[in-house]
Amino acid sequence: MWGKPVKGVKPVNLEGLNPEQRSAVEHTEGPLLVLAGAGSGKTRVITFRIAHLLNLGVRPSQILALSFTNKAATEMRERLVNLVGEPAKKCQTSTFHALGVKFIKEEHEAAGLRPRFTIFDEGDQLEAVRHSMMTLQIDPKQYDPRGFLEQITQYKSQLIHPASLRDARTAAMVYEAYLRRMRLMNAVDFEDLIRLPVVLMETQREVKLRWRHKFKYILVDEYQDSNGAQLRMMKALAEGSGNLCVVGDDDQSIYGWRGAVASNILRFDQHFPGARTIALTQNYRSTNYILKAANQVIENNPERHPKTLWSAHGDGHKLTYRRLDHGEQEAEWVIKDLYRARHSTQESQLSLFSGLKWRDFSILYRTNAQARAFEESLRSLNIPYRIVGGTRFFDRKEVRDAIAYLRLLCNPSDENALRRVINYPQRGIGDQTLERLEIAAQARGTSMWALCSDPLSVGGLTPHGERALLSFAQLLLPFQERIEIASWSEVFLELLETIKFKETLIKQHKDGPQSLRRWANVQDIASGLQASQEKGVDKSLNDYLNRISLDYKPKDDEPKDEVTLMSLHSSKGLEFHSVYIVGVEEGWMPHERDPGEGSDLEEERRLAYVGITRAQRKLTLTSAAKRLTRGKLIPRRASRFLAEIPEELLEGGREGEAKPVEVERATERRAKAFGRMFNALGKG
DNA sequence: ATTCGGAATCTTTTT
DNA sequence: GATTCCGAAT
Repeated sequence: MWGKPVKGVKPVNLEGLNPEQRSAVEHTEGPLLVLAGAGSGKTRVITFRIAHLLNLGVRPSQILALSFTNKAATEMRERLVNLVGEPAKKCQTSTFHALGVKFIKEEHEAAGLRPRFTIFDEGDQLEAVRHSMMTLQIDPKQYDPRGFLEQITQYKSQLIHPASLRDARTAAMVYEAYLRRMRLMNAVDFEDLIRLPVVLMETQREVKLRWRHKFKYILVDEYQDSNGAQLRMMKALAEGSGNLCVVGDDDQSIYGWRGAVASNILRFDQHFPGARTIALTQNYRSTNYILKAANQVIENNPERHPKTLWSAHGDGHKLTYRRLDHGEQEAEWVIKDLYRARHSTQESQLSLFSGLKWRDFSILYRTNAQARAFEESLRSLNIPYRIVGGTRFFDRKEVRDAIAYLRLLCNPSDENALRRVINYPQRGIGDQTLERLEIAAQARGTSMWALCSDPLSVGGLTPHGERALLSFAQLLLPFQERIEIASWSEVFLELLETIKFKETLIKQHKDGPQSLRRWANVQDIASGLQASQEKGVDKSLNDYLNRISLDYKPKDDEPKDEVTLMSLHSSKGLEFHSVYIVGVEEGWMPHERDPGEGSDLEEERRLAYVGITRAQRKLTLTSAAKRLTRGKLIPRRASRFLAEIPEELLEGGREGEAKPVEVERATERRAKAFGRMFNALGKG
């Protein structure tokens, strides 16, 4: 039944796995659900399972491992290569969205798209919604475009078509107009990356036949984060073999707001009949005080698959809760505590905290804006740190502007890009000219870009406008021809030079250092382009643009010794020796969008659970009694989740008046140990 | 058409 | 507190 191991694959030893992990690895045929509690060796199971399959002779190209974030996909691939060697690189390890891009690229004809399509991010989507509302004469002040976009996103991620919307007539109209506009611009959004593959596989026979047998074994990580469309994508892809293995934890489902549906994991055996379920509850990450706190908190959620994490690591340190008077003091206290913990460990090898590096510490918060205060405190103590997430590199204005030029060169139908650059730097093309241009383009069924080279036919333009449009077209046309055949970065820099991009940047920001910083960002794009082309990562400029819309890291930096700051959401899947969860206050945990307006309490609790379970040895929670919000001093109450942690797990109790005791303890221990050593030496 | 200054709004979390 | 938006002046 099985062939020989794939050539070059190292044999794997399954002895080190616990019985549950092992049976998950050895279950190869038919649907399998692995309910993997936090820290239970989830990634280990996935990588060992793939390694096992390769050892059974399954060809790497027939294995598909899907995850939701690039970070997770990369880590999976690295660990796999570590485990079995080079052949593992031929396995498809990818995010859902990256697979979607690949699919749509290969099936662009069936999807009704031209090959060089553009991926729209949220900002572009919002533009498209605004424009759709405009054509429908819906006042954006009366109806918030963001509201429509939110709805459209939900519909798309559950594969609901506008035609089937009976109530919500206005939303359906905007949705329809939005779809038309996206098509016109040869653009897709994030949801389309999942939706289109599903629609194509479900409606077009040839497409289905092409993809159904491509992958014999499919594995999905963080399954609890999947939405309706993703479920149907998995169904369609696994239809041929039926070998779908999903790994997830319903207690860590924190993306409901993005359309993730808990029923995917709770009703897996209904979606995939005959499925086997294996639960992993032994935690290899944390000590038991931390796990008890996590268990107690999550216990308050009524709808869950009941399970209790346990660990063989002993009780460990109690949790510390500290309530500070003011938000600024919170930041200061946390950083000082962190500093002490790090340095007390340097001096003594006897402490529980021996040999800690900066990278062993992490500060987690609910909203990215909270990072700032901690950043300042870290800077003042010269502690190296790294902020994950937040404002993304490719969201910066100057970067978007520069990228928009590239987008327009690749996809002339990308009207968002056109509008962004046509008058930046200023060329005297204002709203009037633009409006005429649009009307003419609509009437003739052509793109605004195409008409720029023939402004006479637009009609109703001022001579000045006509000249401006023509010179804009003449400016870009030569670059459009050259960019695919020459060096991307060279052509790009030359283009920026021609349009005096840098000068414009400097003129806008009188303050020198900031405009230089911005220009450096733009130069980073150039080096990114060059690196991509040299290494052959992307076959075309459009591939590069599509890739960076999904994976926004400007460059992959080697791991440094830095404290990590990030949102609770981005912390999922990670672990740190010592974790600080800050701002543990009502309004943030649980988060309230508008005061008084409730939030999804259970999801918020799961988020707290995710945060708690990141800690391996030490967990510290902090809150402030008042803090400066939007320039006003606001009183704050401690989070209700804090009350769900039993008092005996908290060092010094719930009042939070505890001193940072571990420092004193370490000192005491050290003194005693030295005393013993001294005595022993004296006697000997 | 562009520029400048005051006002409004923002902040959830991410591919 | 900071960014973006909007309207009036040039």
